[in-house]
Amino acid sequence: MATTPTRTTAAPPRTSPDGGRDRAKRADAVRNVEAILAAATRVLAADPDASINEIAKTAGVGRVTLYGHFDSRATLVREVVDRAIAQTDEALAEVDLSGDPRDALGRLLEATWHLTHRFGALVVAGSQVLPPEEMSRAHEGPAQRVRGLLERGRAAGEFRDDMPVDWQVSALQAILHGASAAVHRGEITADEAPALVRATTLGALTA
Amino acid sequence: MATTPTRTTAAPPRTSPDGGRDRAKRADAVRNVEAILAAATRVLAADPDASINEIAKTAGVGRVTLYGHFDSRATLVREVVDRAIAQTDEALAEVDLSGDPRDALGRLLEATWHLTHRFGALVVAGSQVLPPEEMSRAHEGPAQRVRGLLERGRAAGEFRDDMPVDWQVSALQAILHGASAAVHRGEITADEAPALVRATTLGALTA
DNA sequence: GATAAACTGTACACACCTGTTCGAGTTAAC
DNA sequence: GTTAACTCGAACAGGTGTGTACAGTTTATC
Repeated sequence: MATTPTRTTAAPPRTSPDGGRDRAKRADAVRNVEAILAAATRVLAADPDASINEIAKTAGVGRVTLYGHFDSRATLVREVVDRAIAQTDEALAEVDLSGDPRDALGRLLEATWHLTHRFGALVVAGSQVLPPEEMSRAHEGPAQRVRGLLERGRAAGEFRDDMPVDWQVSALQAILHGASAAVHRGEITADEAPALVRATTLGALTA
Repeated sequence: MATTPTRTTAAPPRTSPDGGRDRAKRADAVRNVEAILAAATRVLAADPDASINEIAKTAGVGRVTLYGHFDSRATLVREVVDRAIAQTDEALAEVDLSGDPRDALGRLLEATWHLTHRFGALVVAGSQVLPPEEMSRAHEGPAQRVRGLLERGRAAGEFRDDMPVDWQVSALQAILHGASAAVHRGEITADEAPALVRATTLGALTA
């Protein structure tokens, strides 16, 4: 075997900014944690009342193993929600909000749609376990982005301004969730959803 | 004693087209059944996972008494949902759908809003207990009414017809539920909701 | 290949919800 | 005022979910 040259760069991640473990986590442990989080995200997005047992089984892991990585159900849910928030922020940060407000909103809706559809009922699971203000904080980031764009569009005379901005944000989110539900019901396909969401939302925001 | 003249007309309601009880229900029993149904409607509309205990307590009745009137949780939920459906059908049947489609839709939305806001998450409680087709049947009636009106408006060139009617119905319902949620969140008041719903929905349906 | 970390299934304690039974107390109806 | 219907609380059985403890086995790591 080639004596593994320069393995220093590939050193196992310390990954402990606070805990200060002197031993790196084992590879399979990391893999399992990842599988659990992924499974929890998928399962909870479909059924916010799913049990730990279902999540563990979906992740291909024993229930006890799951508890080895997460103190409680609440801890797991919090972790999943935090990840979803981070993923959401990251995806939305990449959206170009400049230029024509209507076009910008179309791009923002396209990105938001995918997130809404993927995370589905996860927000429900979160609000059942986490304190309310923690959940509102989760929605605040994306909402702020939308609100900013709407305000710019209203000032430019592109969007109607005869109703509260906050309501317009709520209506927009409602349409997104409605579309996700419609897809799950088989009423429309996931492919055509973005266009329908965009057309409907733009109509609702235009005088 | 005055030999109880002509009591035939004021006879206690037989109320048994099928069961065939030979004895009329006692007054307090009727009162309690009513209180339970009302409490269940209110509680389940707010929290579809509410326990029988909560419902009984809200109704001011012992848990055992509740089970004396309803075989199981499922029976109670079914009864509540059936009542809501009947109430909905009745209220919507009174709406005048003739004349200008936009005006007619405004009237229909006004009526639907109150029902949506009152019954809230009751549909969730129903779909957890009742077979899916029974739930879809519940939504089908009102949806049919909306769809008919939309189709008439599309034919008249008043509503945009570049998207499926079913999607428009879904979007309309989504906006209604979104408004209800916004009221519960304190974002808007119940008073201003109808106007916002009407303006937003009409905008969404207009090219 | 030795070691320690991690995984597994089983089993237990605890809590909550559902549905039922029982006996005793209330109350509407005749 | 008698009777039967109704209500009540307590208590039980069965089910499910959560979280913990234990002992044996696998497996990554050195």
